[in-house]
Amino acid sequence: MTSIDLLSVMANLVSDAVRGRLALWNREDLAGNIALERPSGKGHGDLSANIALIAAGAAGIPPRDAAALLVEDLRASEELMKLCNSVEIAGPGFINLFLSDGVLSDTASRALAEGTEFGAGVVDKQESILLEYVSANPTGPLHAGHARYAAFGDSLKRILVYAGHQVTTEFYINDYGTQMLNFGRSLAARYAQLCGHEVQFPEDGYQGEYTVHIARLIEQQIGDEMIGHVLPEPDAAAIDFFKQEGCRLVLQDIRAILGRFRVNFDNWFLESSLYGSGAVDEALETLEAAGEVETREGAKWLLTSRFGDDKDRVLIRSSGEPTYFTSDIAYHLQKLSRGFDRLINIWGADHHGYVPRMKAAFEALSHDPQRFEIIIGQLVNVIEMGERKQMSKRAGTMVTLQELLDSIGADAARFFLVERSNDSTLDLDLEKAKLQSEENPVYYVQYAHARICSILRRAAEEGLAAPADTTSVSGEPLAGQERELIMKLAEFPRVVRIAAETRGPQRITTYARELAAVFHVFYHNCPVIRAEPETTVFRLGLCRLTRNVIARSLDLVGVEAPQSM
RNA sequence: GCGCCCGUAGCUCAGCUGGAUAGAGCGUCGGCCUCCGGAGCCGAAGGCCACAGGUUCGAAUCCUGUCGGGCGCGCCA
Repeated sequence: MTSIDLLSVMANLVSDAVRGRLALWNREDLAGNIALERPSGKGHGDLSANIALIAAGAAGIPPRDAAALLVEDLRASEELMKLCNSVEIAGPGFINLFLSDGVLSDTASRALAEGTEFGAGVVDKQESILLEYVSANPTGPLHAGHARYAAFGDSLKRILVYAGHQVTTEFYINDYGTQMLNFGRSLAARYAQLCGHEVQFPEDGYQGEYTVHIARLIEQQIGDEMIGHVLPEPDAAAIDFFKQEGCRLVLQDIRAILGRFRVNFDNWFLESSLYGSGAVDEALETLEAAGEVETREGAKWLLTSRFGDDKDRVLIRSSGEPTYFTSDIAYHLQKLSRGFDRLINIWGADHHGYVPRMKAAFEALSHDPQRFEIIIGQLVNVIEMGERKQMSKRAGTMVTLQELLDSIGADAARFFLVERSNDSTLDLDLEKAKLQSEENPVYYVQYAHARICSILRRAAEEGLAAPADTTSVSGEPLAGQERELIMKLAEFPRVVRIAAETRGPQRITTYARELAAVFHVFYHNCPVIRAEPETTVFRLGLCRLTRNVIARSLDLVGVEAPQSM
């Protein structure tokens, strides 16, 4: 069942009414594509159509003349005119619709009847999607950069699911390769230090204080049992041991902290498992069979430049070791084999140069690169003492997700991070964030929700029941603030659809703020409990509906909707 | 040098599959609690939407170029 969507209903009626005229002008194609918008200024009605402006060229007449003809068609449509008080031409040729009170209260009534599912299932075509995000080296705690992608990815998942897609989320754990060996060496060095030995710290090692903490946990388990393997230089067994233990402890921590951030993954996928299962070798064979691999200078190259990449890329080093690229191809082949319609990856901007080669690999294997979508999230910088620093685990300069949660909490952190478009870089000053958290817009929205809950509680105490599935009409004309509120509520299905289509969770936060604002205005102008009995019932219905939509909006970005605060 | 992203109010940012007078929060100034939650509401000030061309009825939005900032350009991941 699809959700009641006033904007689509009206667009369809307009479309039917003008189709014949558009056909005369040889622009029947426009009929399927009528865009009704909320006009900006006052006095322009409730909905506005720009169809005359677009079609005027084809009609060979001035836009306002085209509008006049189209308005005749609209006025001839009984079905449409039942819902409109009037249809007018304004400005350069806009056609403005003034909706009747009846269609507005009816829309509210139907939306309310849908309960908490209003706006759900709005996509045209349902897809099964694998959404991979955060995906980090398990070499340290998650920082604010990961927090951004976590908040974005989890919100996107919620939105896509609500919009009607089937979504599986996955965290890819890069537990293989040189960075992990580096991590193992760093821990071995910390361990030796904890055991009272002076050792040289690896040159590119992980400097952060957290490595001491992890080494201490390991030391508490095993005492100085490993010290023989660590001095004077850690041997292979020691590096492997510390790598494994470190990975285990870090992942434990990552899972816990993501849980606190309300981010839960369906799957955790170990890169190392691709080696164990032979998937990496298979991927290489598949690429070779496709005839896209060449051996040069002792290494095997994938000829990605044939598919738009800047240059060819190494699959197998001259040492015989596969590169990260090869295992990543294996991973994505594995994803495809699980039968998803679409793969979506969220990557940090520092990996964007990697996009063309992965797309090229898809094409080399004759897979449609359209099915493989990569969303780039711009970076997060830490501001300390007015100085910008980049998040770096190796240098140890970072604000961790844990610090973020401890200082401002999950609600403010998620709202703060998701509000910004993923295309913009984000500066994070923790001290400022603490201050800002008190004025965080999330509270503005939550406050509206709590306020409505309070009204509904009060109404119940006074024996006034909010209607559960209908909004009865008082017979009085709707107040301006009621119309504004209903129109804003009616936008919700479209907002969900656009947020899903454009992969833009910030559409939801923006909408939630707008809705809260419209509600606050309604509240200050339209008494609910102290109104005439019939009006009270109607407004209680609007309150319930608004509460449902605010709660759902907040849920779509993983923020709680408190009953009181 | 080449590629990707960004440049909108004093600050932080929405809006960018083209629409009418460009929005919000914070900050500044001035109002509103005998009345359903003042974490709220109302009002004021504040903008050549980086710049220059182009596309068209119409451009913050699309195209080209310039300037400024971020990121990337490994047989690292």
